[in-house]
Amino acid sequence: MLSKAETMRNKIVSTADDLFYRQGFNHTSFSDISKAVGISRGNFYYHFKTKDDILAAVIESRKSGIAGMLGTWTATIPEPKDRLIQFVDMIIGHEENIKKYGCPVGSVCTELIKLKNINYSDATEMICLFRDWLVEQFEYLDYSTEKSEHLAMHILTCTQGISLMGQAFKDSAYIIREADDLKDWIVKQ
Amino acid sequence: MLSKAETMRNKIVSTADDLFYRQGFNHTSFSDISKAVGISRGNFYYHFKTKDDILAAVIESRKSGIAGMLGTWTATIPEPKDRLIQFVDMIIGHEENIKKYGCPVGSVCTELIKLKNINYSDATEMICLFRDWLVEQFEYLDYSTEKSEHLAMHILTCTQGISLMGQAFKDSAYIIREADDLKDWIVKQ
DNA sequence: GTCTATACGCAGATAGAC
DNA sequence: GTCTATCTGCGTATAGAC
Repeated sequence: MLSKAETMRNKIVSTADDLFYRQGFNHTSFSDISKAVGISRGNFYYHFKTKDDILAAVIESRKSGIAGMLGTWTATIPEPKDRLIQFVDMIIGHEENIKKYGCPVGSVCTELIKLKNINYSDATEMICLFRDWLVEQFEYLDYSTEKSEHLAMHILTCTQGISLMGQAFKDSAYIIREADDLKDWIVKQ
Repeated sequence: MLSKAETMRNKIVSTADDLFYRQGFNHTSFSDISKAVGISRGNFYYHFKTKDDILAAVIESRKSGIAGMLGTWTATIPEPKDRLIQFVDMIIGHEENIKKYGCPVGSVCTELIKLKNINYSDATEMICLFRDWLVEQFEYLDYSTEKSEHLAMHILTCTQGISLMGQAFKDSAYIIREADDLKDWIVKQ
């Protein structure tokens, strides 16, 4: 059973997560978050002392979400190639959001890198979760560790490029076409 | 001969351009720019009334820079495929800056899209200059207009992905490897 | 725990002297 | 044209009442 404070904390984190994704971190103020949650700004500070604290909590929450999702895929999809396909299918499934807000992982990373006084390595760790999981799948396909890393990075290159260009051009057909091409590439490996 | 105001205006634009690239648009204040130029904040407003004005001037300056560069490539490189290779070589040449600040075109686009009250279509037009030029090269290679557009978008997908991941991981070997792979892909088309 | 009130700094923007 | 002084609003953060 969660305490009242823990429940409210979770509510704040999930609301902030959503706003950070849609508006960006820097452009989301404490007022925005507390308004969306339905509490006062003062109350907000009872749960999070600084903006860095809420950012760290959001990234931590996203990381455990990513880890959970990857774990599920590993557990439910037997073939490594099908898992890689599933990864790309995620883009197609989130296509509407990508058009509007970009990739939740990539966009926050690029933003945090340019902000001073922010430790963006936490954000990069989100990408690392994906990368390591992708590397694993290629290793199952008997590629060397080095080659697997290269192939994994290529998939991330394409998915991040698709998200960025998809957001810039707001073009669903483009997103789906590029994702399909990437799936073809995976099949051929 | 440029007037005193025009010279100063150009100086402000190029300084702002540099700061926007390195720090991002939102995170660069009038103080930052005027300090870097060596003028007072008040003087700054003589040249640019609002922050949108200076942004528009910077994007306009970048657009004419891009158009000039593409024109030079068209004029000096006879073979369309060599022109496409030249485009990718640009990444390798700017690899150090990409690691630090990302792609000057892609990063400003993603930032502006998330800012309200900003017309980001100007920023997207920078990408369009590149896209249209890439499409042209594929058309010279006898691809249909539709197919040329797809191939051009694929190149942009990869280059933007490389810039984003290169910045996130600060990995030169990765940038050069992916750029080389993309050049191989171009040769095979 | 949640609130109101408030301090503080910074960024955008303006006025007016020189 | 360039400056200093100043206004205004917003965002982060704190204090203290309930």
